[in-house]
Amino acid sequence: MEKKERLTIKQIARLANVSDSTVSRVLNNQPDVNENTRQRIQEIVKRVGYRPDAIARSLVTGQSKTLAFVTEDIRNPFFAEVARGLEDAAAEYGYQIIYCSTDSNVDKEKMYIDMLLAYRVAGIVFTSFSGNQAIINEIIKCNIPYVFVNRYYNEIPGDCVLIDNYRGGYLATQHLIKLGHKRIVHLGGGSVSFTRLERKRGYEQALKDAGIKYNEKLVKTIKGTLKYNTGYEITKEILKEEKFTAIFALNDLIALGAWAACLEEGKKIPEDIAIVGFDNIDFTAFPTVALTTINQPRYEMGRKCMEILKERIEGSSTDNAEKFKKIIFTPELVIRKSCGFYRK
Amino acid sequence: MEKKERLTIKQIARLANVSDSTVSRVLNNQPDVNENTRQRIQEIVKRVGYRPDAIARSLVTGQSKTLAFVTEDIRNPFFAEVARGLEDAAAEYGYQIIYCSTDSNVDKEKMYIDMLLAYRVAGIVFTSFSGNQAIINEIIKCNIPYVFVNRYYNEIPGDCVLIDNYRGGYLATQHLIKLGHKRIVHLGGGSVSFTRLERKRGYEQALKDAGIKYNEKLVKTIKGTLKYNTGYEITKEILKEEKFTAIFALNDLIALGAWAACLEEGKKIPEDIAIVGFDNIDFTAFPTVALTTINQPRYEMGRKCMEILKERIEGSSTDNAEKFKKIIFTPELVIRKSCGFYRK
DNA sequence: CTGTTAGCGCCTTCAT
DNA sequence: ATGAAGGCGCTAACAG
Repeated sequence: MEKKERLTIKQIARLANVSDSTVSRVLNNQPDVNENTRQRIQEIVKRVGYRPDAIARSLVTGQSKTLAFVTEDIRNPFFAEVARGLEDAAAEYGYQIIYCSTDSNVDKEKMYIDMLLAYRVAGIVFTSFSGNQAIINEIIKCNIPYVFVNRYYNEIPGDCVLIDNYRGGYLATQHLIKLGHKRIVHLGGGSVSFTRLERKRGYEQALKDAGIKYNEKLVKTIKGTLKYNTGYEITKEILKEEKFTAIFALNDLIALGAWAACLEEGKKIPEDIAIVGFDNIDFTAFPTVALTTINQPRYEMGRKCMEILKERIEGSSTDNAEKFKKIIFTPELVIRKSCGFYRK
Repeated sequence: MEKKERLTIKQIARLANVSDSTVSRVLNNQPDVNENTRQRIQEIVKRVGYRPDAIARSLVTGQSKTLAFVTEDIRNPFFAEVARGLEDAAAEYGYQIIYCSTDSNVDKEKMYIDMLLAYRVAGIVFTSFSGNQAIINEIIKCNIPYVFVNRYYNEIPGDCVLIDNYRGGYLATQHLIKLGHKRIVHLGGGSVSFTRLERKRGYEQALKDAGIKYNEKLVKTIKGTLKYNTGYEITKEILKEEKFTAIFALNDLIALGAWAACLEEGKKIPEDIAIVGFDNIDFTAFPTVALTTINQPRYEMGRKCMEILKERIEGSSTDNAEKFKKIIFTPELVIRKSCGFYRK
């Protein structure tokens, strides 16, 4: 049985009758190499199928071409779409992505971050984050750039890529109000997430502008993961507690869960209850669903993260670490059938 | 401005008044270390927050704790669910996952594999693969274990995790036949994928067993990505060409696209056309969709991949590389509303 | 333009 | 039970 040892730079050097530094130079496209030598080496590299060891390279350069994507759950189509944008841009620049699904569990988050730091990832994208300062401090200590997507924290520094969530919440609620709704449930809010607060603020302001009194009982804070079942269950609850004719949910998955709960209780959508979601995940466009929602340019947001990280990683090292970026995209109301027409 | 150098094993050694080898030993839980020394070192490690450099470790051990998940598109919920299963199991064993979305494009696939090999990943999961032998040869040459999920190749060796796709295709078609359908379109087939061939074979056999003649014109091979739009477009075509009362699509996304196309052409589902999908992605259960489909235990399949890889990576090195595993799960028919009831 | 030297941070014999 | 030395594969000064 033959031993298949991995080729090293030294063997290439020997084959080409040069030193390994010379090979290293052509491998890294450095100048000051004789054109003949360069070609000869490149040819050999190609012929024998030599592939530089990225691990060894990382060790000496102190840098890796690996990024991390920290998310609540990659099964949520919103995150998957952001991830794809990031991944595509990353691939163009020669970076690869490690995915970490935390289920919004601080311990899992810690575990993952620890692993990522051990592997000296070049940058981290947070699409979900516990808000735990200690974790961010660790990352900062390791001098690793990071960016929040669709997340923002007043107390925690960092680049971020967002949409105007306030405006999104406003548009969603305003749409329902225009259709004649007065008792509008909001599935969202809570205190941990700036994104949620902003959406809720938009909801409140739209009510106010329309002269509708804010009613605390119509606001249900989501606890736990932002998934379908969560929306389903919370809606089951509020259907027993309150009367209302419309729902604005903080994301599409929750909205869909709410929809299912309404149907199960004999409510018709949109005749009895109108629903607006948030994110505009692909499925909301399906004809028998047709959920009205707020669009976020998810793919583009993912790409933008890569741009930001790339600049931080490779950019001029003038310490501009203090000037954090805040990229804000514009939300758009996507009107579909789940709200029906003007009533009463 | 303070320089924040990363702590190294040597500094820990100095703090503990021992040599770095001793520190290394306790870090790796090796025996033959004085219990006092061990505790002292562990305490220091904890106190100063030292984190071993995984890159350096990988370089010397020649192994990494990084796996790769190669898929067509992570936005496809089927893949996302498999990925989550893999990721969860991986996290339990201290592995992390790099995701690679290839869009079933050989060049992208090559590019990614190249990157993965350069980084010496410990193992690869293919959820989508071009069938390119050369690529597999490279991987084998690097001695990296890999497993195919939901894919199987006669000519290409490797472990695989599958369902009985033939049976899945049979169940789907049989269901339609039982409901009285005779002209059943199949969106699938083609020659590249064993999985597709098997599903189609099930389709054919079910027809045969029911005494229905196989009609080539009712079979449309999917080209391109297995996504919603692809299903939509191909269905638009066949609606113009043929008469039929039912569709069996090779996956749910295609089925959903077909559904949308039918609606657009004024067909009602299930009254005019019955539809069966494949995979049982979460969204098919939504009440206003309720797509009849074939369930695959996606999450479990992902977990299984981890088990297989772990054994190959860490297992006893007795060369059992020839005995490839073939794990087969059982598909289940999930009856929902998209097929309606018995007709005529 | 090219070779030599010296590590990157860690693990692993081999002595002691 | 511990330390010293050497090396994983590569890059980066520094000479020449």
